[in-house]
Amino acid sequence: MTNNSELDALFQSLADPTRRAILARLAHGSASVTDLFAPFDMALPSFLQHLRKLEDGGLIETTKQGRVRTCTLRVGALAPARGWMEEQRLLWEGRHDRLEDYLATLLQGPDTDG
Amino acid sequence: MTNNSELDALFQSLADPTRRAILARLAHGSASVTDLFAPFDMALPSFLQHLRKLEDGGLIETTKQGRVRTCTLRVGALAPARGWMEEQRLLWEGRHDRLEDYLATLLQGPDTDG
DNA sequence: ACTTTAGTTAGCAATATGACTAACAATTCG
DNA sequence: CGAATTGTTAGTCATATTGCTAACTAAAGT
Repeated sequence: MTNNSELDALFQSLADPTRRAILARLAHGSASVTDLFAPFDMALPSFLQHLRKLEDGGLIETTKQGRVRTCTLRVGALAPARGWMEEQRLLWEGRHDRLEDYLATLLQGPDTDG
Repeated sequence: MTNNSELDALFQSLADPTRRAILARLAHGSASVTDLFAPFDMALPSFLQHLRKLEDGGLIETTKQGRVRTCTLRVGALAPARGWMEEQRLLWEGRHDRLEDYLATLLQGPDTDG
């Protein structure tokens, strides 16, 4: 079976606007927790949970120096998710002709009114 | 912030192995609920919840004819997720200039490509 | 009509998620 | 030292997720 729990964690990490925003911001460069946190309207511990989730999912790395923890993107982390999506895209688009064929058969059914 | 709840739902839909497997299977062609359900080791109502989630998230379409409900992929549904990931990849790799170019090709849709 | 097939609905339970406050380090600055 | 800064941990709460069973509807088959 394709029981790829890495993809579970990856997509789960991306399924939250706070975490996507963190990633987008980190794309412009590493940043401390406080800097990252600044634009968000939530309590710091809540924010830290998101950071931890990103770290657990391998999307970011963090290192602490003194009191400051610096967060950095792991550049290759999205690759498996992108790979899955690309795989699907190729399959989906490969069957596009059949889809149109199927939709044509649907029109012949009795459910023509909504 | 970019509070894009469409991406929330999309990534959430993909964050489950059952749902990814359904999508992968549907990529090979439309199928009835019973056919789709066959390889899974769970109760049918549990499975139906996944199907409903995929439908609510716009990833599949279903139509019922007689007692049989047929499920079909919505081919363009993954595009926003793919777009976000590609956007991030370009940012992460520091190629901000190519972003606009890529986004332009997205707008043309996959079926305009030869 | 009765049965089988195909799917649906309702309701329950365990766990995960995402938020909060309060209290606690640990480091740095005056 | 004492105080501010930076982050962490613990504990709580509401809701969402994901699974189940049992009972049900609707269409076909015999």
